[in-house]
Amino acid sequence: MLEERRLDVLRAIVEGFVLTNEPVGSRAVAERRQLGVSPATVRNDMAALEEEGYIVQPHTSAGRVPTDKGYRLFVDRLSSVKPMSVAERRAIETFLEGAVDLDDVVRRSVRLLAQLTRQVAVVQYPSLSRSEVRHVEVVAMTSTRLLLVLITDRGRVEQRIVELLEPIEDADVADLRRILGTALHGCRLVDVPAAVSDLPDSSSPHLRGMLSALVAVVLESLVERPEERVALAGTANLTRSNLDFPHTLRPVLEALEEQVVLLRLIGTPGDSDTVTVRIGAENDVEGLQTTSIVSTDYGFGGVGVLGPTRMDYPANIAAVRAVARYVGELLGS
Amino acid sequence: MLEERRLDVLRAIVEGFVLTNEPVGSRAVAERRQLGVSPATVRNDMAALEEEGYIVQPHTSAGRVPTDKGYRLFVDRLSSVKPMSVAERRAIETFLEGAVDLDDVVRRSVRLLAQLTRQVAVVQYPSLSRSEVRHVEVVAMTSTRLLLVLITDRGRVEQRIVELLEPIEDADVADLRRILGTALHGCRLVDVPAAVSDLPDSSSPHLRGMLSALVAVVLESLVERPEERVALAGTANLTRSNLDFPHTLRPVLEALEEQVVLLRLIGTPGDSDTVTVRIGAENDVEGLQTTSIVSTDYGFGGVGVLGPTRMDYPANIAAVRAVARYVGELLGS
DNA sequence: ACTTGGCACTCTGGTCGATGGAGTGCCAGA
DNA sequence: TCTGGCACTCCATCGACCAGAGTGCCAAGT
Repeated sequence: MLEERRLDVLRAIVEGFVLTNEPVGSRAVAERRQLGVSPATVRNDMAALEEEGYIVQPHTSAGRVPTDKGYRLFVDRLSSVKPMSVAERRAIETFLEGAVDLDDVVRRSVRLLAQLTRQVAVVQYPSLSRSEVRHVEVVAMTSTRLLLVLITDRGRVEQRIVELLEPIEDADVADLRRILGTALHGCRLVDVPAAVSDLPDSSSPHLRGMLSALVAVVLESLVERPEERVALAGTANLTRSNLDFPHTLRPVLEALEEQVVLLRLIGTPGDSDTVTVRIGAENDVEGLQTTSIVSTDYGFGGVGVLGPTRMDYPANIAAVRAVARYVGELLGS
Repeated sequence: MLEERRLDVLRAIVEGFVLTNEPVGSRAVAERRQLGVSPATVRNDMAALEEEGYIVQPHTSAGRVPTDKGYRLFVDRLSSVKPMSVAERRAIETFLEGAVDLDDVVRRSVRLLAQLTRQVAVVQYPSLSRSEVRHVEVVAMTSTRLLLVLITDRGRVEQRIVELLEPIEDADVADLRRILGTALHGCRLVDVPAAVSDLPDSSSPHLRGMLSALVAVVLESLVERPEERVALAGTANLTRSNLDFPHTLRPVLEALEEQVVLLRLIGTPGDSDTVTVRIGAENDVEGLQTTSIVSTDYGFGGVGVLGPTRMDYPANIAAVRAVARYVGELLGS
């Protein structure tokens, strides 16, 4: 009963602050929600909420602002995901429909998500660990430099340059291509290391050196360096309200340039259908402690949006989930 | 004689303003350069320079600030390119040395350039029009969806998804691969359209439909849509001095997200060794009229930096040129 | 014909103080 | 347990004011 109303007050504060970007006072709360109580009553609740650390006042005699802890409670217990409008769903569909290839799907998704949420959007390029090798290509660029290309059944293409110690003949290139091709064709990427590790030993002596160089690169490119990349869009949204990032914009932009950081942010969830929300300081990344991240997994990588902690969580959660679902379908088929 | 000194005054104003980000007054000019004249004399010159539109004063009784026209004159006639230090050259070399593939070269270059200039850096992914087809691959992803991959001798890989109207057999996929392969192998990209245009007609009837779909995609991907992409780095540098972009940061970030816009900015020069400088309003792109762009061509695409018109042109020109040269060498070999 | 010192003028940016308003905390009463 | 009332605090705004920087112009010097 009384507990219930307190939460209502918190909800009103969060919603109000997200809307107006100004500390919200007791009167506003009392009027906004039809609680049927007076501002004075609300004030008592507010004092309690502040005591427990859910809200703070920027200065004495200002309204209240949610803390990270307050947002957390709001997200966990007080909000219901805003269903997307039919128009929005259609927009997503038609926007993603036109993609010409796999990378294009990703690029369109980020832009879409950024537009939808008016935040910064991040989408991971599909991770390739679950897919199979469809084709291996070895191309001589110069006599001592080979290009190794792996094509997977998901349409992903990986490429690496291999430097050789001594010049190579065209015929040998063809041999290498054949050997690697038969060894890897149809092989799942996770199984590749086992498939190639003893290739050099079982081949003709004069290819051995080059083959082991290639094998080393294959191993490195698939295992040690997963080469996970992300696409980014909507950074301009960070400047929407100068009040959110008075002088903290700098570190945020810096963090966004670190692919590795972004991967850690949206990469972890693992489970589709579960949307992860990281609020403010929950986020241990340097420079992103005034931001929140809403992310999930679309089956082959992460998707998410990043914005000020003062964001519309229900809407963003819905958008991220919807986009993830469509992208997952599109890539899974 | 007197003309000469006036230019000296302009030079001092530009250099001073770039350095301090504050309007520079007559005293500062007189002291900075050893002109051996008094502030009063400088004031006369300044009045003339203002009359001619090279400088303005933000408010009556403030110092002077260069106009776009002033910067233009400075760049054209008053500055000499700052040679890069040995340490910097070494840094460039070692930084680019470690690249593992072609895309990596590009990604490293942008970051390097952004760091070197402390501006926003843009590097175009190598354009493929001059290279030859090394290999064509056709992979069936589902029974009605094919992935077409073109590998060029420069190590560039292009991929496209092709939707078919009816299901296709594995054997037919192999046929398609063979047909396209023989037709395109060794073909220069510019000549590809001619090589493929009449393939469908000269092949067995039941492949015709699919083949023409593939051909259409090949043509589209190579001709109509050059798929020129760019890499971007250093956006955080835009926030370095909040004074440069008080409330204009927004449109700049927005413009930077438009690949097409960026391409137009750094793509045009065409000539290596010629560094193009676009200053402020010379730049017709919406939102970038308070920025300057220094760009050149590295042989297979554009390189450039973007920053406030108040930038260190000599240093940036040197950096862009140096990076372009190294990247050009690296990719040309 | 230039250059220079002097001088009056203008504009900005910062500081100070007063004021109004919003919002709170607390208390006493319903 | 809720409510109205009241005193209090703090912020934001405004006007006034002042110091400083820089200019434009003029008259004198070279």
